[in-house]
Amino acid sequence: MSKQERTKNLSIHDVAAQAGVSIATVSRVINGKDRVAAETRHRVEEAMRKLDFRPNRQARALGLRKTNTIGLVLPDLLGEFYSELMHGVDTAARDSHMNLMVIRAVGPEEEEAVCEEFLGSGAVDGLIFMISQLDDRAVHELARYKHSLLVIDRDLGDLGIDNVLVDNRSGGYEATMHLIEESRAKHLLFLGGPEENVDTRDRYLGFRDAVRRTGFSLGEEHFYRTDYSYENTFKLCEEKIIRRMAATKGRWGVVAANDDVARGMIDAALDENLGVPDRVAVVGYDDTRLARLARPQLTSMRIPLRELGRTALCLLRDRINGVRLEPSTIIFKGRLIKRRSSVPELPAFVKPGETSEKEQEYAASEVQKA
Amino acid sequence: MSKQERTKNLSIHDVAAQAGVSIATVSRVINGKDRVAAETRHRVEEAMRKLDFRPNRQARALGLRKTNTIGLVLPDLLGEFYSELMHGVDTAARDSHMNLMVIRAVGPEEEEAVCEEFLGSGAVDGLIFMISQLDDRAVHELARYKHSLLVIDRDLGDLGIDNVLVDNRSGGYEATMHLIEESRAKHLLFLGGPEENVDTRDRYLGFRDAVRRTGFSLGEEHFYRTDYSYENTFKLCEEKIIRRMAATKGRWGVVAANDDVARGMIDAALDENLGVPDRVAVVGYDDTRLARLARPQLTSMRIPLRELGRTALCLLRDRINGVRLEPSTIIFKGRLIKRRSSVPELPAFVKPGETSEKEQEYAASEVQKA
DNA sequence: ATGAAAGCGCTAACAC
DNA sequence: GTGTTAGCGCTTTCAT
Repeated sequence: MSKQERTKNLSIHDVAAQAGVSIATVSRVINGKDRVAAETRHRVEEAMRKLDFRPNRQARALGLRKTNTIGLVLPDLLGEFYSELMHGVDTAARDSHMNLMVIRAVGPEEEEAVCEEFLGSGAVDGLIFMISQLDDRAVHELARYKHSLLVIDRDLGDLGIDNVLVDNRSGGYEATMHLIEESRAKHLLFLGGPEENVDTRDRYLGFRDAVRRTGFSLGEEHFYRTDYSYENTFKLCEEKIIRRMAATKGRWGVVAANDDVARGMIDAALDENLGVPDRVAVVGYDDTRLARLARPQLTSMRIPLRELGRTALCLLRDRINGVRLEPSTIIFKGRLIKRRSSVPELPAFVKPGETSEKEQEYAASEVQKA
Repeated sequence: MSKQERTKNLSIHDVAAQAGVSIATVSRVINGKDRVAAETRHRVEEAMRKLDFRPNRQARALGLRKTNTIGLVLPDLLGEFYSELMHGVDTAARDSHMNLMVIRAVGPEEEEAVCEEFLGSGAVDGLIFMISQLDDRAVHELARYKHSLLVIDRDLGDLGIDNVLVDNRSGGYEATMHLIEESRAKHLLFLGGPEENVDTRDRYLGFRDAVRRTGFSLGEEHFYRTDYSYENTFKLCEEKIIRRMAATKGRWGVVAANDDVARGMIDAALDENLGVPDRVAVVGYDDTRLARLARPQLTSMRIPLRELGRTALCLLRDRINGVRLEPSTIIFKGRLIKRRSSVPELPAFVKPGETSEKEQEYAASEVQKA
């Protein structure tokens, strides 16, 4: 293997010359699909090895009109949620010999711009979108690229775009039922995220479903919004919520729209000597690492993010490659991981290794659209 | 803006025809550097707009021998550490109009393969490497691509490769001095990561520096290894360490190689009724979110990861573009964020908003290599 | 200031 | 089987 500093880039021509064949033949052995005489193939392979040749990606992509890379568009790169998702996508991408480009985009303008820039220019073969908010105009634009798009966690209806969703409504329902039935909560509270956030809306709908179904009687104020952060939730609770709880008899049940919010609630409660889960039972969402490491450990709705990422990539890959022509929608369900924050009967702390949560496979229900 | 479904891809030729000029002229207005008559330019721009034209990336890259994308090679995508780093790199990339490819690679073989595959094929212009372990052979291979490589957090010496480092030795030193002087620890312990981990080694060296400098007398076993995980640290402490601590008089000071390890130690201590920080003062590393949300809040060495990522990208970008010819090495220092876990005088919990830690700029010292 | 034409490195008809 | 050749869509001399 010659490792001399070469200033000149190698090309298929050099290999052809070295092996005494034409460039077409070299191309054939590189791509492996056309048939080449065994002996010729060996000569070419030998030549490639000798020259330490590596086909140029751009040229390849240009000829094939295919980059073998897909873009993952996220509103943010920070936080466990996105990491997990990215991990799932990356794993599948690597299995499919595709590359992953991460692209940050917030809001309809940026999202649309990303489509134009990356799909319009052929920089990537497809885009997996985690949309922050939805705006009708943006959606309409997206539809232009429907064959190379997949949208996560946002139901786009009948636009013909692939969708991978999380069933937030049933998740909210399940979390709430758990508080009512197992935690025997007498009062309920829902702590949601920002207004535009669709996850919050669906989880809240599930909350309402459970309330209606059980005939639970809700207090006046049973819905507060936060910005999804620990800090602001803490403040909110301290200022407006804790006092109310302290003044009431009977256990409160709180459905938080994510784990940070749940932790904010819990810490605020504990600071005012409201026992968790004795006086306040709390359920979080996403089952981040925080949930296990906190004390009391946090009951939380686990979303199979990695699996979701994997699925998204595989779906998109198949769509792009024409393996599948019709758009499809896959819905993932979460699973409630029950821990001490909502179950007085559980120990305050399950030691690592003695973990009772079994790693089960997540249930995914598939729905083929017409 | 015509939005008819076009099956045919547009090219520079279509624009040229539409504007009644040659493709060379179109290319010129796209690139903006060559001079074009104002009137012609307008006609071309108008044509591009009308056709909703977007130059093809691959073709461009092929012609220019430049992709405008850089790859970030990480051993893992999970965890706050990598998220923060990635965020920093991404921010700078977006500012520089470059794209970010994330690539996972663990161990020398994969790392080398990534170089070959991505740099050798011209898929990216450069690679930012976060090397997991180091192996002489791999390093040698890297040197081949030194002009398009930057290595983070691993001092490569004089290979001519750009380096962005974290001063782990002085970090370990500072953390240890803090335990000795401010926490008034009577016994010291270092809880490190896996054997191959170079961070652990340097932090430990700093620990030793502090011990020597103060003439502190170390017990027999003052160094344990874990796998950097909360769970296993917890077990290790429970089985081997806590008992020893409980049997001794005087406060223990523990330097943990990361926050998870620190939390494992703390929880194990608390479970055995060893007060933190009263009986055991603990300092973590990385200052992850965990540090603030834990109770007691964790003293931790903050590493300016975003800044580090930004710097890495800018450095690499300039090297690639020939703005800078000599390799450079930049060293970042951490900053110890003092919290309750090592300072009995501090409140158990600093409420959000009342945070005493000021967001200061991180100090970075630059060292130009010969 | 603009155009013609020769690459960039590869793929894919189409011939033989 | 293998070679010839015409693209892929853009950049960039080199003329004019």
